[in-house]
Amino acid sequence: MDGNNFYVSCERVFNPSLEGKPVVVLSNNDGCIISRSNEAKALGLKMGEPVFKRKDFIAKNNVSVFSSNYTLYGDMSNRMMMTLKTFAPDIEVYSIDEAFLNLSGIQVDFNEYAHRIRNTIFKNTGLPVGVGFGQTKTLAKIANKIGKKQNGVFIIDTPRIQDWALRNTAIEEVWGIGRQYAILLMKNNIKTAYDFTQLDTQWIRKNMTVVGQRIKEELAGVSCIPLETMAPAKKNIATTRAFGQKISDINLIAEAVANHAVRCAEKLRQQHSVANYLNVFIHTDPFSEHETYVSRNLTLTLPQASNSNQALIQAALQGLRQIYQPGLKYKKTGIIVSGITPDNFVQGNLFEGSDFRKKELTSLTDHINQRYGRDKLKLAVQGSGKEWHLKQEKLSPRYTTRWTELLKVKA
DNA sequence: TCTGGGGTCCTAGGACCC
DNA sequence: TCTGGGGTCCTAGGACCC
Repeated sequence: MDGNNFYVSCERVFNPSLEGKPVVVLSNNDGCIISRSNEAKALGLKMGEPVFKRKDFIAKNNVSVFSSNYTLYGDMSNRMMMTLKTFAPDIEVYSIDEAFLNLSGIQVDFNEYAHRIRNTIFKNTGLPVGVGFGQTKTLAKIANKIGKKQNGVFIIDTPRIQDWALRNTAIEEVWGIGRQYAILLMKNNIKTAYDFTQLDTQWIRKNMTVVGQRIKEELAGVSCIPLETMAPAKKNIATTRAFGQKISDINLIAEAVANHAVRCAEKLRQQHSVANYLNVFIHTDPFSEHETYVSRNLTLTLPQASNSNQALIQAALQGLRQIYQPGLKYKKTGIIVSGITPDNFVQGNLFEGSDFRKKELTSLTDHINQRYGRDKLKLAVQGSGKEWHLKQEKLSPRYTTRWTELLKVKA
């Protein structure tokens, strides 16, 4: 199952006047186009296109533009997945708008069931989705894609249909075939998914590693990519943002860095992990034509594996001070934590005390912030964020998660 | 004549996904 | 003026061990 033009569809649920019209949603900082309605696609607006390049075109064609509202999309996604979970015992939530359902052993009319899934999700959330059935994840993705061009549903349930589907799927449409592999395959006259299944396995292995070999098997109906019903703990966690405007002042950058460190710490606590390493990076505008691009980063080993706000901030700022060069106009900074292990088994440090007091403090502030809103309680170094925070000029309300932003209806 | 055999760990780089 | 933010996996090569 996957959502149609997911972010745009989320906006439309609360703003039905957008139906049938060109709509786009932008990336953070209102930079690039990352979700498009069918009408916007038909106008020729491209995925990932910088929006400033098409500003006049967008105005002339009355395209509605939205900043990305991840609070809203995340909540709508949860609602969608909750409905979906009533349709199969095993489900893998693969991304914000995609999930795999395991229906093996379930005796149903697949076509009827697929439509029932679509209709129920639409009724419960207002979101349009597509459903595809296949013997493997890769085949299900292909079925889903074909379904989008029809009535939202496609079932691959016989060898004849499978053969037809593979012959009618361009090689670059196949899950796991990206730009580089597509170029390589085109050079070798492989144009469709079907052509790929006819390739010599040794050639695939040599040129595309075992990953390519799995794709071949999956296309033939042999499952090689298992369903992951439990999301494994993340091995890296990052929080990175471009600034709304370029910044030189280290104190302002430090505010951003401190906030990113806190977000990373929160993400670690959410999955009950601690990190051993912290990487902090900073760079100038990579697109600037008159300034040379400067990018620096540093990885620090934490004195003790941690997920506390203070410990991560301390390391992050220490790193920042080492890589910061005065006089440059910076555009982006970020934190990446790694060396992640479960938080119930932290190796002690002979030279550091235990950080149980930090733990107490953190769990208290987490509780308060959960109840009264993010960053209600924070460290002074996190600052106000006015100078560096995101550009979000077209942000819609958080309709489903804030009382103050509820949809108002005039009767 | 002509220098063993079997391992692990780490990292960088390249590919991919949403 | 102006270009996002997350992630994963695989492989080769180098360093090391006994």
